[in-house]
This record gives sequence, C-alpha cells and structure tokens, in this order.
Amino acid sequence: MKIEDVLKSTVPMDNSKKIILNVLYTQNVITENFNEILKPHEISGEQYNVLRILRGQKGNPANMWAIQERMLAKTSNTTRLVDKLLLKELVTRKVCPENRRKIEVLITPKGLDVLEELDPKVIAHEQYFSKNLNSEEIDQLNHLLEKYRNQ
Amino acid sequence: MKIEDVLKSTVPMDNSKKIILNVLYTQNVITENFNEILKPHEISGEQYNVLRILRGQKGNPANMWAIQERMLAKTSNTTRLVDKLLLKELVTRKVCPENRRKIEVLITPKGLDVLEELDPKVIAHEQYFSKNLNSEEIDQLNHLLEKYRNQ
DNA sequence: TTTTTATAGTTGTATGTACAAATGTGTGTT
DNA sequence: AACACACATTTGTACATACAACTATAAAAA
Repeated sequence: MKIEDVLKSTVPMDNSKKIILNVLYTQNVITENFNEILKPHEISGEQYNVLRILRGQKGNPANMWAIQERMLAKTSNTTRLVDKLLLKELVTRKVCPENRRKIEVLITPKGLDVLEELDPKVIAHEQYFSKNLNSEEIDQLNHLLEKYRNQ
Repeated sequence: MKIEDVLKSTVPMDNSKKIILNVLYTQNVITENFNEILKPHEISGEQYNVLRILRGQKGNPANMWAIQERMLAKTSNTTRLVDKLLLKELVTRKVCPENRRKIEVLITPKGLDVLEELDPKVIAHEQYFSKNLNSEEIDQLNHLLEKYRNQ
C-alpha cells in the first residue's frame, strides 16, 4: 500500500516527506510483526537484542557500554533491560574484578535456549518481507538507505 | 555508514537481515533528529503528529478513531496524547452532540501557531537526509519500501 | 421494552525511552 | 595524602507504548 493510502492523506505529498513516513511506517510494520513472534516467549524486542548481542560475545562477558554500543536505539536504558533479563534468569551479571566500575554480563544456557528456539522464526520473519523483492532490489534498498542517512 | 559498522558486527550478515536493521536504524536516526527540532517547542513527536492531523481537518473536528487511523503507530494511546495537548491548550475536546460516545477534538489557534513555527524546520528536516539522493533515487527508495512491506 | 451486541473512548499495569542527576570507582595532579 | 576529574553504571522522573479490562452509549434483536 502506498504511504498516502496508509495515512489517508488527501493532499499530495513531497517525495522527501514520503521517504520519512515510509521509513517510519515500515519500521512499525516490521516491529509489530516481530513482536508477534516474541510474545509467546515473553521477551520484548529490546530484550531480544541484548540477548543476541551477548550470544555474539561467544562466552566473553560484555559490559554495559559494549552492549549499548551494539544496540540500534543507543539511548535505551541497558541497566533496566538487563534487570528484566536477570529476573528471567536469561543472563548473569557480576562486577568486573579488574575494574570494579564495570559490570560483566553473560548469557546463561537458558538464555541461549530461548535464542535457539527463536532462530528459525527470526529467519522466517526476515524473509517474510524481503521475499517481495528480488536480490538486486534487496541490494538496492540497503544501499539507498545507507546513502540516505549519510549526513 | 554501513549497517554492519553501526552495529560493530563481526560476522557477515544476510541481506534480508540487513534490510530490517537498516530500516530500524534509519528510523532511529530520523526520529532522533526530529526530536531535536521539537525539543525547544516542548512537544513530542507523537503529539506533533496529532496536531498535524488536526490541522489537516481544516476546521472540522476529528474524533479519536479518525486521529488514530491517520497515525503511523496505530497502537499508540490517542486519549493520553490528547490529554497532554489539552494541558498545553493546543487542542480542545468536547463530547459530540449527535453521538455522545464520540469526542470532537479541535486544534486551537495556539496549536496552529506552534505548527506554523515548526513548518520551515520540518521541511528542512525532510530535506536534510534526502539531499543525499537524487530525485530518481528518492523515487526508487519510496517504491522499494512500499514494495517491501506489501505482504 | 428488555436484552444483547457493537461502537467509542478511558483506565490500569507493565514495559520501554529520554534525559538529567547521583553514586561509586579509578586516574592524574599538586 | 588530598583534590579534581573522568569513567561506568544506576536511579529518578516524565512521557510513551502495548495490551487488556472497563465504562458509557447506541443500535439491533427478542
């Protein structure tokens, strides 16, 4: 559906404005779809993100700053996200012995299990939308988005 | 910057995953930039959206459902957004006399003033990113995003 | 007319986001 | 050693989002 129809806009819209609205709306569609996948596992999108980053550490702990740095939304509050994961026993946290200002966060086997259950669903989710494009168009879309935001 | 560098990803990434992350990250960049514009006017992005929709009504009131329908994030809580705008006297609200279940929301002159002050900044914001693309690429990006999300 | 169903909006609760202030720890300077 | 400063994280507050339950009104059915 064209973005004008989504927003029931009556007046014609500048193409620059359309990009903004298209990006924002597409993000909404993707996120809603993804939340449906996560719901039965009782974790949020941002919690999933933290787990995914921790698995990427391959056994090494990550401190709060390292997690933050790898998140999409750089301003989200990592402390409280980790709190929630801790309650569900999906991560552990302890003070770093070398530098007691730092916190070492590790994913637990239970956390890895959750991710493994999710893996096939996540891949299906990624392909659910991209199947509408051929591989050339997929490359083009990635390239245009990267070019677009390069201020 | 390529999305792998943004996320400091070490492993190669599937192009389908890249699109998702590119859309989500681009939305973040756009939104952060836009929030900077709104901050001195002390309204949030979603509150701005409601005001913009109400101005589009050209003097006719909009009920809650009509506002919701024109919003990007269909699940946001319109009641509470309108509450906040009411406190700032940027909108009025009254029960519809024909159907007392409905609420008529109208933008006030003060609300219109806020939008008018913002108008040039919003246009500048839209062009700030799209100036990185030529007009053909802008069309292409809009087209690809619309095609991408058409399930 | 009473009951049922649908519609329009509000409220409650948990979670997440934005931003500033506060806490605790380490480093460098005098 | 005492001080200032930087660093890493936590906490507080206001706002926003997600989702379900609730209230009020209107329309339809019995």
